[in-house]
Amino acid sequence: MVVSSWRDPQEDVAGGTPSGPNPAAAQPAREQPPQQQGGSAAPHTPQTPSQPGPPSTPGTAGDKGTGQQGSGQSQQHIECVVCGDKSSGKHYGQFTCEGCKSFFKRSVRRNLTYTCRANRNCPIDQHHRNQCQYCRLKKCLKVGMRREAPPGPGSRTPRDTPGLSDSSEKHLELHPQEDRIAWDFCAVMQQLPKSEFVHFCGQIINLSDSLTFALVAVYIPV
Amino acid sequence: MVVSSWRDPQEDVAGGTPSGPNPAAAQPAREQPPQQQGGSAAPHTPQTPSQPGPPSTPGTAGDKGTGQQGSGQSQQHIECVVCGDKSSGKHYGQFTCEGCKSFFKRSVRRNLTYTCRANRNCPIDQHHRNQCQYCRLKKCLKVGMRREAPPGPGSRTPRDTPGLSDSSEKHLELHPQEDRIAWDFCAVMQQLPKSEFVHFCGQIINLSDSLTFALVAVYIPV
DNA sequence: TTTGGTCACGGTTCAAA
DNA sequence: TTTGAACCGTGACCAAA
Ligand SMILES: [Zn+2]
Ligand SMILES: [Zn+2]
Ligand SMILES: [Zn+2]
Ligand SMILES: [Zn+2]
Repeated sequence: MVVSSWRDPQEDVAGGTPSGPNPAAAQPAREQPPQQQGGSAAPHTPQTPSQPGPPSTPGTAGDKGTGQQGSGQSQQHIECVVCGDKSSGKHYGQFTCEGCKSFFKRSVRRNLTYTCRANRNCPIDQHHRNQCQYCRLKKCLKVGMRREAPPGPGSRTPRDTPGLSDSSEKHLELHPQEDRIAWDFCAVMQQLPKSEFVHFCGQIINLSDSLTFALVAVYIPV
Repeated sequence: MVVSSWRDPQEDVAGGTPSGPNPAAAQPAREQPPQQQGGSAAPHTPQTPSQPGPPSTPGTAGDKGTGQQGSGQSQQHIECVVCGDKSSGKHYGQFTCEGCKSFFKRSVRRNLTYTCRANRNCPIDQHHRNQCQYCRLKKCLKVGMRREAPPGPGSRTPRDTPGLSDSSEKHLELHPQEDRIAWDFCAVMQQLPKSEFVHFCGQIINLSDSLTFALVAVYIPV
């Protein structure tokens, strides 16, 4: 049932087995929008290092609503309800940054469909928002972004994709605590730059290598 | 969850083929402050709001409007500061050609190290740039190509992670063997089904959670 | 105010060497 | 294997609504 495998978005660091040229996921597709990886090159983001205002709704689902006006403080810093970046105003119904605004616009206008390579709960923040388009768009909708254009005969509520993700979600239901932690950890791992990722794995292995290799031996599909 | 709305009759919606991870794409890096550190002119001002007329430039004109063709023919031919080939814009902080852009990207991302078989002063020009990777990369660095977004005046580089990349790179140099193993391990992880993957991470965490959380705490960008 | 449009640039792919 | 032309997505700006 679960067949999809997770692939690291970046290139390989070390040359591995040079046998198979293509892992069968060629994906010639034409329109399918690709995913991306955050990597280093962070966008400038000048941003004052000291945050004068309170973080205001650190949680993700919080609805800023209106009235986010800075009281007494001359600087108002409204943050994107999707990724937490600095908002440039209300876009499609919510306070969002320019990036999420454009992303939502493109997604809706071109009617794009994304897929999550993970478990559809990728963290969306300023630095990881480009890691998973599916989860980004999902969050956009979750926080209430909507297009206002006159809907054609096709506008409806989005459906749910069947398939492999369901079993993963079941797994999550059965082991919520462990897997929550595990998954959060994995989500972080996935979004690290390659060098960090490698380094991190090395650290883990150093402390639990016996288990690791034992498990690897068990888990490797023959 | 498939997100859909109206569909453009012209563009076909990517209905099928949700299988396969999608490739990835982008990460811009805007240079916001008009101050350019390198000394090279920073013509990030589009200035000319495009020309209604078709590109008078004969030929195919590779990428996007690489050269801003003026109304007449005042073709601005910026050349690669590394090899002198035609530059396709600023890449990693300097005007470079596509080749040097890709070469630098690969070298940095995969952490490659080259050796010069001559005296480390090989000439790098359009026709000899592939003769010596060492000297090519050396020149890339010399002219100021950087992995990260161009820094503004006195602005420290905004990093996803606080100062660990460098140490990770060092780690890779110092412990190639261990990290090779680590990477192989991660490669195996990647190919596991999702549920296994999640479960696997949980197992690892259970045995080295203190390290894990310590590291996660360090790695998670605040 | 928000909207849509633009386009430099970092991302990727993959045929060719 | 490496190279680099071609392509795509992103988001900072900008102008119109
Ligand atoms: Zn945002
Ligand atoms: Zn996701
Ligand atoms: Zn060049
Ligand atoms: Zn040389």
